[in-house]
Amino acid sequence: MQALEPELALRLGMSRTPVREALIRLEQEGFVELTPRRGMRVSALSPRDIREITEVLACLEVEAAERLALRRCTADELAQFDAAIAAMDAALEAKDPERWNEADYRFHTLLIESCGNRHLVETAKQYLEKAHRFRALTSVHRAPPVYSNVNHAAVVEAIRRGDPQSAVEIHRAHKRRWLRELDDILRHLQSSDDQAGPHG
Amino acid sequence: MQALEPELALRLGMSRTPVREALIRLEQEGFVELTPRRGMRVSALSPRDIREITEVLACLEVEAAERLALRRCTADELAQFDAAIAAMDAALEAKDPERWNEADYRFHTLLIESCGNRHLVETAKQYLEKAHRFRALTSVHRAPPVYSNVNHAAVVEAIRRGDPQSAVEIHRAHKRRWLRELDDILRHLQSSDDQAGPHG
DNA sequence: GAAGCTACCAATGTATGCATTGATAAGCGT
DNA sequence: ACGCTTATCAATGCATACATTGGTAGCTTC
Repeated sequence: MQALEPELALRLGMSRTPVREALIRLEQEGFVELTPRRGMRVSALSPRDIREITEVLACLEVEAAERLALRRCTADELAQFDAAIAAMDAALEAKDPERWNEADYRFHTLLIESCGNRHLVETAKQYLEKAHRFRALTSVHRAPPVYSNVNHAAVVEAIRRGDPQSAVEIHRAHKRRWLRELDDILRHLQSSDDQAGPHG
Repeated sequence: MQALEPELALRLGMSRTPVREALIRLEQEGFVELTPRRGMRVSALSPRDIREITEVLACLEVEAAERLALRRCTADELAQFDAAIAAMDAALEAKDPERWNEADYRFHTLLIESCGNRHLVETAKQYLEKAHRFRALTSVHRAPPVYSNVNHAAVVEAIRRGDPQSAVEIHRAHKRRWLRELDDILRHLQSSDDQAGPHG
């Protein structure tokens, strides 16, 4: 999927200038790649990219969880976490991966956004956004994510009782397991559509 | 320090368009703030920003250190680390904070860049860049950073013998200590120039 | 004298035009 | 026929021009 500046401007019914500015922003955020005379394309996420993004996000989320547990969050926040987890449970029961993904996304957004470090929030949200782009891809190849649900619940439990140590440990272990699973999935995808190239 | 688009374009001897594009990039990277009709200013780093940036950077660097220790880096890389630390030691001996900062920056850049996760590299380098903007500020108020040197050396040692556990522990402990010290410095700065506002 | 309204103006956002550049392809030489 | 050279042309980067918007200052009124 390739596109050129003038072409895109035409399609959007605006001049090149605002298109160009938008593309600069998108490039900075890592969503498109601009190659001077070869046009632009939405960044293809190679298996390596997926791995790397997941890793960074994991690291930031663990930090967020720790900070959350340290600062004893409000009852309202905790209720929101509980709600997200309940939604995940329901979706799992109903075997509805669509809804599960949505609830999972909400959970992670909550975790990130309530950590209190605005810079961490901004960065982590960008990574979450990117991670979300291949969630759908992986969810198909994935066993029902029962572990995710119980782990998320356990993390919230640790946060609730203000136990950063446990929050970090649980979330980190969970992410490690997920990374291993991800590697399996990626290997699988890679061998099944070898010359198909990276996934955008 | 305020500036307007046309003014800046005039000063740089170019038209508004490229200036504008550059500003968009800088805004995305968080180096300037654009407020529609009030002009632009280089982002003021409040004490809170400094704290937050340091925290995120710490978290990313710990991850980098772990990955480095896991992957057994080359002799050449290790030599570069050693060189940077030697430079830090020399600068400390010579009581030359300028050179110490430079060597410290080199060390952290090395640590980040050789971690093997390109996304982590990009993100961490942006934070390091920002952190560097207030290094000079803090170094004046800071005791001679002997701990930094021995800690950095210890981290490299752990990396050399492929011991991720220790690398993480050491770096994390060091960062924790540094964050405490930073808080003291920030409190001090805040009380000493109260109405001066944030530091850009 | 102060508060609200209006008119003006400058900065922004967008559009268009021009120069440069490099990619493609046609022509030439071997 | 294959490779190299060169010419063309379109995309990019920059400059300029225009429309819109919001801020400010001056005026009016209470």
